[in-house]
Order: sequence, then structure tokens, then C-alpha cells
Amino acid sequence: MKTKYREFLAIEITPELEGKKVRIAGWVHSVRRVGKIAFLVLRDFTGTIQVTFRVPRDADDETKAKFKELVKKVASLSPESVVMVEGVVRKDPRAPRGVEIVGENVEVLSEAKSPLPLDVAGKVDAHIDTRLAARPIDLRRPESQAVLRLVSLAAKAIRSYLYELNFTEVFTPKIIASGTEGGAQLVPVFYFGKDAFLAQSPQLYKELLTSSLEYVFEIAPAWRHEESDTPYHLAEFISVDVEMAFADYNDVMKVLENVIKRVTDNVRNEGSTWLKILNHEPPEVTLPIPRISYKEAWEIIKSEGFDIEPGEDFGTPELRKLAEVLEKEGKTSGGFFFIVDWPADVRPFYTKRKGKEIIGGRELDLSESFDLNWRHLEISSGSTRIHRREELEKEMSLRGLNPESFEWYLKWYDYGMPPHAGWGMGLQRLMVPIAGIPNVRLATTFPRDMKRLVP
RNA sequence: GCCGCGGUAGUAUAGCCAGGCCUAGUAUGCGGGCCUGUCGAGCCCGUGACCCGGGUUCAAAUCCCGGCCGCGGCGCCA
Repeated sequence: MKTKYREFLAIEITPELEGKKVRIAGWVHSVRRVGKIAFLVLRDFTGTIQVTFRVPRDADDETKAKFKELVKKVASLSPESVVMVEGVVRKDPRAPRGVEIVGENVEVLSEAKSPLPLDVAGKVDAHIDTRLAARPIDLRRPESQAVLRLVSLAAKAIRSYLYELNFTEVFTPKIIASGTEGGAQLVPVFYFGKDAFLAQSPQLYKELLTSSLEYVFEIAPAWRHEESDTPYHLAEFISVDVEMAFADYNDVMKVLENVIKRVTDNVRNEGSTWLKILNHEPPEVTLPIPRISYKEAWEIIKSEGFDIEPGEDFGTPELRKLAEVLEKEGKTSGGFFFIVDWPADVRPFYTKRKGKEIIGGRELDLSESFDLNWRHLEISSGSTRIHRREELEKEMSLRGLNPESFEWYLKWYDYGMPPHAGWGMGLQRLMVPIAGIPNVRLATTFPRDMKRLVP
């Protein structure tokens, strides 16, 4: 798109434009001066283009003097300054992309101070802490930008698939009166003099919406004030939530595995430029993604020598080992696998029960629930939900929650709530295998964690 | 919250265990110089740092104590 400041983007400068006078704008990626020539590499969000400034050999003295000044001016530009450049496109095999712009004029729109907080041109790697502290500038680095590009492509793939299935994208309130689930710590806010909280999940609202829009999804932030200081936790993360009327957990697992498939395929197709920069290939996902029951998983973990009680949730070392065993036996799809039928006790109150089973010599109440893991990392979890009020109240009481404080939610179960099921997925966690990043913060524009509130 | 490791120029690192040879090395950056095709340009000159406080010692970047900060692991969770 042509704007006041530029007629072309860096990537659009091609040999076919030979001889055309163009105006472009962007950042000073680098300047190299070789004798009387100055090479300016200009960068925008599409890439880089070299602009060459030189004194023409066969020109009059006045022109020569003008260009001599220009070369000097270009050579003195500080890296990351914002400039607008005018010049003529020239096909030249000596130029990095076989084409360059012979510069005729430079206007500095914004001068960058020196030194920079980190090396944008990327000769010296910075630590993640340095990068996040200087995130606006870190994101100018192609590697950093590539990750956010892939996040965007992933979100696009999720949306397009769910729209195809007739899901409605919804937006639920993010300021709420009470917690939806036990456990996770809520982030308090002041709300017109009342105590309120930031939503830790759209769970209850998306469930209520299945009684009208039926198939709904949301991609939005969620907040958890947990004491979780790891590469996989954020105080504010992007949650992909799906909820479906007249469906059970097997139905929504199918939706989920197709979402994963669509994301990996779409990222591979449309994101090759960014994957190449990151030197990464997303996992090859074939459907169906293998399912393993909690019982089977528990038995594998137990047989690997872990001291674990029947009905206990799995810890990270246990999940690492389980994933290792399953991968060795080819029982994952590109590292993805489902663990289904969890003990009801370790799942939230709205999870539908499934009957009893003997595990490790103990009789346990199971539930119609699942986790989707990529190796040891929990990417998503979901379940068939309870759609009867009495059962919900019972489950709340069992978990020490007071049904009265959920009356605003429960009362609508008296007026025709369909059977439904759904899941929630951490978008940044999904990006760990998709973009090959070691830390979910890198898939976040400006991450919020226990220690970071700015930038 | 617990455990482990760490904090040296703008960035990334060497030095620390075995205190003195550190006037703290290197890369990159930055300032200047040479060079009319660089493309991680090259060469020359210059520039800039031991997290904070206390202690041990003739002597501390180095050893000890406390604090602050960071990274990783665990727990908890998406």
C-alpha cells in the first residue's frame, strides 16, 4: 500500500523496476562505507534493501559536491534511525539481492540514539531478560519478529477452521465478580468501588453461550496470579477457548486435533519465510492424535519407578518420562498425545463424571476429560461439562465452593441448558512446538509475568 | 515458595576454583582515519565495565556474610 512516506516496501523492490525512481522508508539496518561509496541497508517489516550512495564520475563539480555531502551524511547515520530514501532502482549483480536503489536523497525522520540497548543487526545474541527489557527494539530483530508472525498465522488458522465449522467468535467479559474455578489465584481490580477480578478463564460465560449461539469460541487474554515462575507460565496469557452444544469430550477432541493439524499445516505453508529465519520445522501431525487413558499413563509412570498414588495428578518429571516412553513407542503424533479419562477429583467442578475404575488397586471416580500434551507440556485441557444444576451444585460443594456465590451462573441451568463440551488452550504454549521457542514469553508481544509489568 | 547456577563496558563473554603477573583480555558496538562494490567488509588509532553493602587480608573482580536482580529445575497451573 502506497502511503505518504513510501511507494514501495523493501520486498517489492525487484529487478523489474529497473530505472524507476522510488521512495521508500524504514530503519537503518546497517551502514557500510567503502571509500567514496556508502551502502545503506534499509529495513522494513518485509525485509531489507540496499541503497547505494556514490559520487557520479561524469558529473559537474556542483553535482559531485552535492553527492559527496550525501555520502558523508549517509555514512554518519546511526543504526535504527528512521529514514525516507529516494533513488532509482538498479539491477546489479553486485547487490545482495541482485537489485538495489541508487540513492539520491535521504531524509531522517527520527534519529536513533547510540548505543542501542541490544544489537538489532544480530551479531551478538542477547539474553532473554535483556531482550524483554528492550522488547520494542528486540522485535526489530528478524528472529523475534518471526515468532510473532507465526503466532499470527496460528491464530488465523484456528479462526478460519472454526468459522468453517460454523462457530461464532465471541467476546466475554474480562472483569468478573468471582472466580470460576478453584486453585488459580485471581488478579484483583477495583470496579466502581467494588472488588472485582480479572477473568482467569471465560469458562462459565462460554458455557452459558452454548444455550444460544451453540458453537462458540474466543481468543482472548486470561489472568492468573500464580506463583509459577517457569518458561511456560505467564500472569497474562492468550487463551483459545472452544465450547460446543450437543457434543461430548470425544467430539471436541476431534475439533481440537483438527485445529492442531490446521495450525501446523498452515504455519508450514504460509510461514516458510519465518520458519526459515528460525531454522525450525513444526511437528508433522497425522490424525488422529493418539489417546492414552489416565490409567495407562499412570501405569507407565508407576512402572518407570515413580512414587505416585492412584488418582494423583502428574508432575513435570512424570510427564517428561511419560512423553519419552510414548514417543519411543511411536504413540504420539509429532510429540502430541491426549491423556483422557482423568480422575474426577483432580478436575474442575463442571467436569462430567464417567463411572468408576480400578487403578493401582484403588477404585477411582473418573471423568469425561482430557489433556492435550506436547511432550511434557500441557497445551490444552477440556471435558464434557455437566449440564444439570443439581450435579453442578453437588460438585461445587465437594470442592468447597459455595453454590450461592455462583447463582448468577447456575440459575440459567433451570431454563434449558444443552449438553455441551469444550476446551481451553494456551496459545503461547502451542507456539513452543510450532515456532520452536524455549519460552512462552517469546510468543508474547509484551509478556506479563511475576516480575514484569513494563514494558 | 523451595533447590541449583549466575551478576564483569550498550550487548555478549574471558578472568574467579588455586587473591598479587588485572594498568581487567576478546568479540560486537561507538568516535576518528585509509579504501569507488561492501554484503558478519578489512586494516590502523581511540572509547567504554568488575550489581549493592559489610567483612577477611599487606593486597579482593577473585575468599566470607547480607541484600537486590536474573536464569534454570521443582511445586502449582494453560
